[in-house]
Amino acid sequence: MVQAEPVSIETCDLNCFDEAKVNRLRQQIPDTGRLAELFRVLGDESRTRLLYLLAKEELCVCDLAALLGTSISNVSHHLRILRTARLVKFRRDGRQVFYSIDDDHVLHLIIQGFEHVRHTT
Amino acid sequence: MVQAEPVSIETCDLNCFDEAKVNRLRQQIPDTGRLAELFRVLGDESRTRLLYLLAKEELCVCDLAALLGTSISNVSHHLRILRTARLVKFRRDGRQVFYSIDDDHVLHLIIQGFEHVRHTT
DNA sequence: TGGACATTTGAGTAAGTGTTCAAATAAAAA
DNA sequence: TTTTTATTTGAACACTTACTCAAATGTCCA
Repeated sequence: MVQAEPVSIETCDLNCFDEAKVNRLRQQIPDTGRLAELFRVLGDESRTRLLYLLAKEELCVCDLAALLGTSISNVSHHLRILRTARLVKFRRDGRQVFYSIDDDHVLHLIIQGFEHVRHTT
Repeated sequence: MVQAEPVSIETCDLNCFDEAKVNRLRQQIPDTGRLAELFRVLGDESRTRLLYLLAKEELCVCDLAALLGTSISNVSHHLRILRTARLVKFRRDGRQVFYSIDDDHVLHLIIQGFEHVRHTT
């Protein structure tokens, strides 16, 4: 007569999972929502290139578009995503808008990411 | 009469980009394809949770499904993606398949990612 | 062997994402 | 002011992706 637990694990009732182990580990799962979102923002080649360039020096939207070989509009959309994620900051100078890396933490993430893909064939 | 350069930058011809700067920087852009792909794999909450758990200890598919509160099939699909990206390895023991982290590099990436989201409000 | 269990795989679908185009701001020049 | 330049924004589209269900493997036990 075991049924309708408050916690929703109905999906796996008939299977082999180790209940004690699962209960112990479940409490240790942190909130990975913001972590996954950070990686999701980084998980686009246009944006990794933008961040790589902005890590080198401050650049305006137009230069970035030329460097990526795509339209200004497209770059602007990507920059908005990076801005929302607090990965880049910007300043206005006349008609131009200059972007740069907001946080060195991200830079280390990217460098470490590069190291990883370099070490794995 | 400057037109039709071999390099394709037609998109920004009428705009303000600094040609010298752009030409200098363009050569420095590395291949970010595999880097972006790595981040794309990490950019899903189910997969970050799986990696977090597998970093703690080896676990079978069924335990992982119970821990994430989703179906075995769903977890198996995600594990395949992690396997393809060489982020997890597995071994068969009878009917069960046990997964674990393949590379400590990834673990450091995740830890550093956590630090970043913790430092940014 | 046949049946039960653990996992994988493939198809289908709904939701999300990157790019493009056109229109809208913002700021300087005429 | 009107015009030109630099960037942003919104809508539309094609494409990708995560999840679900059903069927297929692979393995153990009777």
